[in-house]
Amino acid sequence: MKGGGGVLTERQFEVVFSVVYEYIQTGEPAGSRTISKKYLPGNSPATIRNDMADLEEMGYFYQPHTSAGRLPTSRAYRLYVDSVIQRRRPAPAETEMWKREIREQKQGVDAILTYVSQLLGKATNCVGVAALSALEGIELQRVSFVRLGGTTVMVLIVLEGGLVHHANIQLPCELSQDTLDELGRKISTVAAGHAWGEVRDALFNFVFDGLERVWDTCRDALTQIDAILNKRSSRLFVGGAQHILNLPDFQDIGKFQTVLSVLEQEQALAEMVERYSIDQGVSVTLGEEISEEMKDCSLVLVPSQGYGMKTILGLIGPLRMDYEKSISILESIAEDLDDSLAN
Amino acid sequence: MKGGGGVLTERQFEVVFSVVYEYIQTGEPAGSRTISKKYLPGNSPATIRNDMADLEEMGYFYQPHTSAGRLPTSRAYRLYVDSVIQRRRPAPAETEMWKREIREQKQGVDAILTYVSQLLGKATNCVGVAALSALEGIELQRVSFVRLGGTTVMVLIVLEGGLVHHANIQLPCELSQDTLDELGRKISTVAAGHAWGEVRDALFNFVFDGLERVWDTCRDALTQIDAILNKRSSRLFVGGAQHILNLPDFQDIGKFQTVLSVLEQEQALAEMVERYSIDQGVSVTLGEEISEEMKDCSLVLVPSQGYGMKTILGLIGPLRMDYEKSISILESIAEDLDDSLAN
DNA sequence: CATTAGCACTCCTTTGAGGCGAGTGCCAAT
DNA sequence: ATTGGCACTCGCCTCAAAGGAGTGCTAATG
Repeated sequence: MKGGGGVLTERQFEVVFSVVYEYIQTGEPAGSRTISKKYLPGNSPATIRNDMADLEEMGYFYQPHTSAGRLPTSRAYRLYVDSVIQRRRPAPAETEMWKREIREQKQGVDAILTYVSQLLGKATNCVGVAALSALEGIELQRVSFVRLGGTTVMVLIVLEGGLVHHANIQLPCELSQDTLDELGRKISTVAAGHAWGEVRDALFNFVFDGLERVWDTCRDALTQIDAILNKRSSRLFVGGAQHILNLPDFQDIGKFQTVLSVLEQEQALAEMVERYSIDQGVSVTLGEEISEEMKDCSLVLVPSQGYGMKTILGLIGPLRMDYEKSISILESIAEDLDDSLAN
Repeated sequence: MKGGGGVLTERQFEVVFSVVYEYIQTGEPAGSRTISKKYLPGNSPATIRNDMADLEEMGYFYQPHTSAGRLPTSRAYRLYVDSVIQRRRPAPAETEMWKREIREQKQGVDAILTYVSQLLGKATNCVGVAALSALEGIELQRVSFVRLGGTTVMVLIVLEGGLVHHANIQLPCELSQDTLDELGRKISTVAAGHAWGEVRDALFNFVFDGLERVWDTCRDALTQIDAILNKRSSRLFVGGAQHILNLPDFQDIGKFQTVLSVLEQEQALAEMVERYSIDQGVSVTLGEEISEEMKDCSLVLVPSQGYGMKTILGLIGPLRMDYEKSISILESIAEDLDDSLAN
């Protein structure tokens, strides 16, 4: 065999690629005859068979039973996906329609992201995910405090795009609502129109006129706001889960149930999305690379930072996903989202 | 045949009840022999058969094929459920544990209701639903406004229990952030500690010192807040959807897919919950009584108004639900929720 | 007249054998 | 190194037969 030591010959690569492609298209194990006829007509089935046997030994394929065709292993998927990612992809035909539909969502970032996650699901037959992360990079509009009783205070943070974030904090000493209002007003005056990251230091050094007496408490409040805004991936939108039931891969109830239970763990899901996304461009994470639970799924993510907001869009679908199509849809919708957020 | 004109004899009722019960327990069509032996040992299978034939004619049963047992129609379910609702139900054994677990959720009403909906799902193998409605009855803590630009203003309403509600409104004329702050402060002063319903009229007649110049605009803001708080069922929590896949009834992917698509329509679902719940006590709505889409499901709801908040807890499950168990679990958890909200 | 035992009949479900076909592995020829 | 040929494997489909649960009907019974 050629290409020992893990390096594949040109033809071997073509065989792997074709088998994965064929399997993605048909859902059936691919045989040597089919590959020869459809993808490598210059080579006879016997030649392909020999390569396939070698490639199986190298861990790219496996057979569900002796007399069946080959199925790709995750190693084969990895090779395929890496190759697909590098190619140029045509933009999907529906781009214009999506752009228009996304633009029509006017009721704030929440609504847009909910809509986008559902749209992703519908368009790809996968589960759509939209995560909003790194809140500290988004422009602030307003910070205010509501006294809930004792030293418990609710912090309300309004961010650019109508995004509202709230959390309860404990202050070291009790402040009146008037004092809290004053503090909120002063913070807002300094911070409005800037990202938290930009004004954090300034605020910590800021002398709040009239609040010197409670300086420590104010600092404490700022520290806690800092913690809230630094918490990553704080908003997650999931949509279109019903569509993956259209796929033959999830006819098996057990598999789908696993996915569903993952989807309900918002926190864990958010961390997963955060962990596997890369700074720029599409990332694909396959089955076992994610976790035992997700072994039948793959996770396609693309980050985008339009308009000061760092969002991550993603798909959760079967390993046997049409990566080419899914990735181009995902990229296209990510772009539409950026456009939409920018107005 | 006895009991013509739609009135059932005692025994006929028993037969209907037993068939439904047996079907709920086993998931199999019930035959005359089984019913005779297990539920009506004083009567021979032949007698039961005669009754069954009559009852089938009356629309209580149908047969999947000639030589199979009987299955209940929705008419039979209705009879069964109405009878079950009236009986006394034993409290489930896990009550204490649930109460403790619900109490441990400290992070506000949102978190409690999310948790409760998931708990409901897990405990009953149905989809758990928790709706928070009639916000106008909940005590207000704070109202404030954030200027988003032009005449667009965000209203932030903080309710008792750390519930935050926000919406964007359009005002007839532009106000500065300072003016908006002043308005928010004045409204809050009047309204804090009261339900909107109590102070609505007072607020409309209130003269906002220093804001006379923008009196009309203030009134408009109040009107819009009124609309926001009157919108029914404004928060909905759904949880535990994965559990209904444990049930044999949802092994059919198509059925589950329908349910899932209903669950993703938050608005429609909220209206459904609102419409079918009754003022007091458990209500059960069956399949076709709800909608064509939900023909294989039943909806069990129980309202509770502890602590000024009107909540509705519910289950969405198969028609072949163990109503006795589900209802007692639902009632028990509703009670635990009330307790938990009251502290 | 309601109830019951007996019995023929229906129809679904399971089981097993046989044939088909897709696909492989290996060998010998090119 | 590549290819054609060939025997072999194994899942899947079909078909017929057997099995069984349940019914409807009829005639007997208290």
